[in-house]
Amino acid sequence: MRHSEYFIPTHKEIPSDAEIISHQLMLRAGMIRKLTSGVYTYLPTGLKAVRKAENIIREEMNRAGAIEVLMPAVQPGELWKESGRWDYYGRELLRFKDRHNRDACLGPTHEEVITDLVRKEIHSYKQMPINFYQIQTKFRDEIRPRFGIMRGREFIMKDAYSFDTDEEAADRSYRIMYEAYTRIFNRCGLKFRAVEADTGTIGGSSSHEFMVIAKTGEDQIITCSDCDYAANVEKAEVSPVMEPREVMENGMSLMEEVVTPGIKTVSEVTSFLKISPDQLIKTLIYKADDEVIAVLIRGDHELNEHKFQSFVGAGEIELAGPDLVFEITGAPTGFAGPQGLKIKIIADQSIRGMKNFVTGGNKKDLHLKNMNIGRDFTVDRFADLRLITSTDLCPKCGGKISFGRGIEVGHIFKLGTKYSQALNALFLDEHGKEKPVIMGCYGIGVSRIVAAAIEQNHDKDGIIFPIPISPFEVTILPLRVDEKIIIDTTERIYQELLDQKIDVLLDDRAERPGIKFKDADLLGTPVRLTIGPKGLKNGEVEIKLRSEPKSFTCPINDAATIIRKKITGLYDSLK
RNA sequence: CGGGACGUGGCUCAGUCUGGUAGAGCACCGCGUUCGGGACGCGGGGGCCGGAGGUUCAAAUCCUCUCGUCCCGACCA
Repeated sequence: MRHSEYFIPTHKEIPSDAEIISHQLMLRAGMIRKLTSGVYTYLPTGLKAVRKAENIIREEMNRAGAIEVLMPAVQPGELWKESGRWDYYGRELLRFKDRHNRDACLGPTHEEVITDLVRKEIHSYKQMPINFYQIQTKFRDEIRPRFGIMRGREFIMKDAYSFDTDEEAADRSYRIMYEAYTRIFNRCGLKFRAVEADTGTIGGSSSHEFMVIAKTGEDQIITCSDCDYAANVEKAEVSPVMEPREVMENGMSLMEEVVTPGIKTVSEVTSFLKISPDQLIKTLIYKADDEVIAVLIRGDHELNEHKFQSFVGAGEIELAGPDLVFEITGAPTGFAGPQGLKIKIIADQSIRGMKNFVTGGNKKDLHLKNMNIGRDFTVDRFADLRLITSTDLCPKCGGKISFGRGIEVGHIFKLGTKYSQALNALFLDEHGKEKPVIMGCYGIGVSRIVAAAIEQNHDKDGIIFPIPISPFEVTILPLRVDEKIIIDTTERIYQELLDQKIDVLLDDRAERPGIKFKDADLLGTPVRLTIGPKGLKNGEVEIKLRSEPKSFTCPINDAATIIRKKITGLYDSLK
C-alpha cells in the first residue's frame, strides 16, 4: 500500500477526551474516529487490525469445528419476551418499535436468535454436537461507555453457541472452545490468563473469562502463586475460616450500650471505641427484588454483591436508601445492627465464630458492645458472601494469592438448558425421548482485542503491534522521494516484498524524515525499512524492529530476504 | 440515573473571574529555502465562541434553560 494513495490521518496532539493509552493511540494513529458516545468509525488501519484479529478467530473457530453463520442485528421483541429477558435485560437493550408498532431491539447478544434457529432446525441427537458462530456488530446501550473502543456501545464481537445432547458432550464442547480461545489469544500476541468468572446476566452454571493482563484493566483478578487457580474477584471463593467455637459459650460478656454521637463509619467507630475492624460487624440492609434482607459482614471485609445476589437468587439487588434503613432499623444509616430486626438475616461465614463484637444499636448515635450470635440475635443463614482480600489464602490449595488487573477479551459459559427450556429447543434422543438441548456460549470482543493489544504493547512513541494484528507487517521509509536512486531502490524492494505476499506500507509521501519516523513509530508496524541517502552511498539500507531499540543495516539486495526472516521470526515467537 | 468537570477555526488550548465586538501553537493552501527523528521565512484561507432565551448601549464573558462530551459509581465482549 502506498501511503500517498491511502488514508492514515495522524495527530501529534493527544486528544483531550481520551483517557487510556489505547484510546489515545488509536485516535492519534488514525485508526478510529468517534461518531458519538461509544460509537466509532474504523478508519483503514483500524479496520485492518480488526480484520486480522477476525481472521485469526475465524481460522481457529473453524479448526475447532464451529460453523460460521451471520444473524440479524435487529431482533423481534417477541423472542426476548419468550426467553424472559425482555424485562430482565434492562436498559442496555436498545428497544424501538417498527412501523407496525411491533417491539424490536438491537441485538446485544444472540442466544435468543440462535436458539430459535436451533429449535426449528435441530430435532435429533444425530444433528449434534454442533457449534454455530458469527462475527458481528453488537449494540449494548451501556450506561457509561468509555475508553474508546474498549467499552463502546457498538462493538464487534465473535459469539459462538454450542448444542449438545448431554452434559458430558457439553463439557467436551466447552473444553474445545477453551482450547481454541487459548490458541486465538496466543496467536494475537496477547499475554492473558483464563480465570473463573461470575456468569452475570447471561446465566448458566460455570464460566471462564480470558483476561489480558494490563494495569488499566477494568477487572480485578486474583491468581494463586502455588497452583493454577485464577479468578475474577467477583467470583473468587473465600475459604471458610473456622474459628474455634467452643469458647463462645463461656466467653460471652455482658452486652453494653455505648453512645457514639455522629460516629457512623467503620473507621470512625473502631477508632472511637479503640477496637480493630475485625471486632466489628457491619449490618447492611439490602433490597433483593421485593424482599428486604440484612447482611452481616465483618468490619474489615467488603460484601461481594455478586455472591450475595446469586445466594439470594434475586434478579436485582440494591443497597437500601436512608428511608428504608430507617423504616427497618429505626435509625439513620450508620447505626444498623442485627438485634431485633424482623427481616431475614444472612451473614458471611467469617463471623460464625466471632464473640463479643460490636454492632450498630438500631438507634441514632448508639452502638452495642459484646454482642453475640445466638444470645442477642439469630442468623438465618451463613454463606461465603464477601470479597476476597490479600490476606486470604487460595481456596483451592491454600497457597498465597496475588491481585492483578485484566481486560476481559473473551468469556465462555456453560449455559445448560436455560434458553433451550425457555424457548422449547428440544430434540429426540436415541430412545425417542424428548429433551432440551444443552447449550454453551462463547464470546470474544474482537475490537477489544485490538485495544487490549495496544494497552499491553506500547511505548512513549506509540503502538508496538504484535505482528498478527498489525495493520501492516512492514513499513518502508524512503527518506527522500526526489532522488531517483532512493525511489528506484525503494520500488524494487517494495515490489519484492509484495511478491512475497508481505503486507507492506510504503511511505512515499513528500514529507520530511522526522515526520515519517514519528508516524511509523505511532502506528507501530513491527518491521521498518529505512532507505536514505547515507546508507545508499554504502549500498546499504536500515532495518529496525519496532519492539527493539536498535536498528541494523544490510546490503540492499539482502533486504527483502532479511525482512522475510524477521517477519517469520516474529510470528514464530507467538507459537 | 446519581456525583464532578468541560464545550472558543481540523487538533491542543488562552481569553470568561473584572462585558467593549476573538487569539496562539500545530494542521491546511501558495512561493522559496531546507531534508536521517514532528524544519524555517514570506504570503494566505478558515471560527453565527455547542444551541435557545434573557440582562445590557454592548455578551465568548453575566443569568436561565437545553444539547453534547469526558471523568468517578451500578453493566459487560
